[in-house]
Amino acid sequence: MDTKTKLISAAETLFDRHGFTATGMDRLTQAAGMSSRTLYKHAGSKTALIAAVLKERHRRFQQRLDVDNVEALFNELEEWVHTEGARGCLFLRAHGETGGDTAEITDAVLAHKATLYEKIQEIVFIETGYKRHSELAEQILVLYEGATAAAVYRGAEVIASARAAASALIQQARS
Amino acid sequence: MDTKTKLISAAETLFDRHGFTATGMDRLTQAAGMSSRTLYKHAGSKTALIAAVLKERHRRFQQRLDVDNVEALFNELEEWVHTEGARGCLFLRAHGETGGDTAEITDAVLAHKATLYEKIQEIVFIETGYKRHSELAEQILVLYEGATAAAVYRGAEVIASARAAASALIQQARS
DNA sequence: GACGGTGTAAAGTGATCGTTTTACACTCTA
DNA sequence: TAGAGTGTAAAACGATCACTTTACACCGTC
Repeated sequence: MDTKTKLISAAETLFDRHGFTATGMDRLTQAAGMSSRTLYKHAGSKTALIAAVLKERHRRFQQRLDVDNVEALFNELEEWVHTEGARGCLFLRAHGETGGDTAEITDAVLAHKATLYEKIQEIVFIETGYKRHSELAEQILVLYEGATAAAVYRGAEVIASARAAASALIQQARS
Repeated sequence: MDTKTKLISAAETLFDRHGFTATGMDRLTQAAGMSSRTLYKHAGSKTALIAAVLKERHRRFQQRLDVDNVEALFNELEEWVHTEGARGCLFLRAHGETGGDTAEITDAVLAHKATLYEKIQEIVFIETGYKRHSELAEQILVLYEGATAAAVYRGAEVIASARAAASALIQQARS
């Protein structure tokens, strides 16, 4: 594993576990096993590091989005939470901590959410037999977002409930 | 408006706008219009101030929860977002920023979420003609949580979609 | 065998963090 | 009219913040 990969991986873990602002650079250098000089050569700044972490997470997230039905979509979310834990959407958390006034971070968040919504639109389009149904896509998005959030305090089981609700809404739209 | 009310009100606004960790005590004293000595006499510590803000927000939130059907539940959320803005659930944001290892804050978050879930269970119980339907309550909760989260980047309109989905699920459970 | 590239350790930058302290002034109540 | 209560302004606390600097070591390549 090369230096930059190791850095971003360690940073993602710490940011996710303890929050962005609360995670200091000394903690990062220690966890990544490198000097602060090396860290700054690769990351540039803390803001840039956060943005890089979000972009890497988005890339990894997208690999799970290769599905064509809502059941599979929520199955993937379930698996994600099982392997990575449920501490809420890291993108929205980054946006919340920075108050939305750091362009570099806000851009990464919006890009991620746009991709997610487009994917859901595509799935709904396929599942409903190619009828346009824009409200339905938004409802699936809300269920997805809500499952991610509620899993923090009610556990991963809420994802099964969300999946069932999504399926029911899709089924209803078919008739 | 007495000193403590003024302090908590100013703190809630700053925490919501800029995040908890990113908001310094000097910014708080300035916004609340008081010396740091007075602030600490009333708040005790920053952690205690955060907990106090959450408790006060919970109290204000609960006033909106005096409803007996899901339509009204989401109408109230819509009004809340309209007057207070959509920056995501402040309770979950507090939990995320502290990594969940500050008992005082985690307690306030869990208490708030427990109240919300119980209220939704009560509404579902009434709406479905007093049948027990625990998964349905969880689904409404997920829609509520998801609407709050998605409103951050898609605007308050997602709440209408969530409300429609909730109504559809309730309707389905009735038959 | 000089050299650019990439790494290290560790001290130091000024700023800001949460918190406490010192010294003083107003306003009720006894 | 003494005193407790509640407020002020402002300096100072040590710690930590993000970030830079200095000095040194290993590397494969020309």
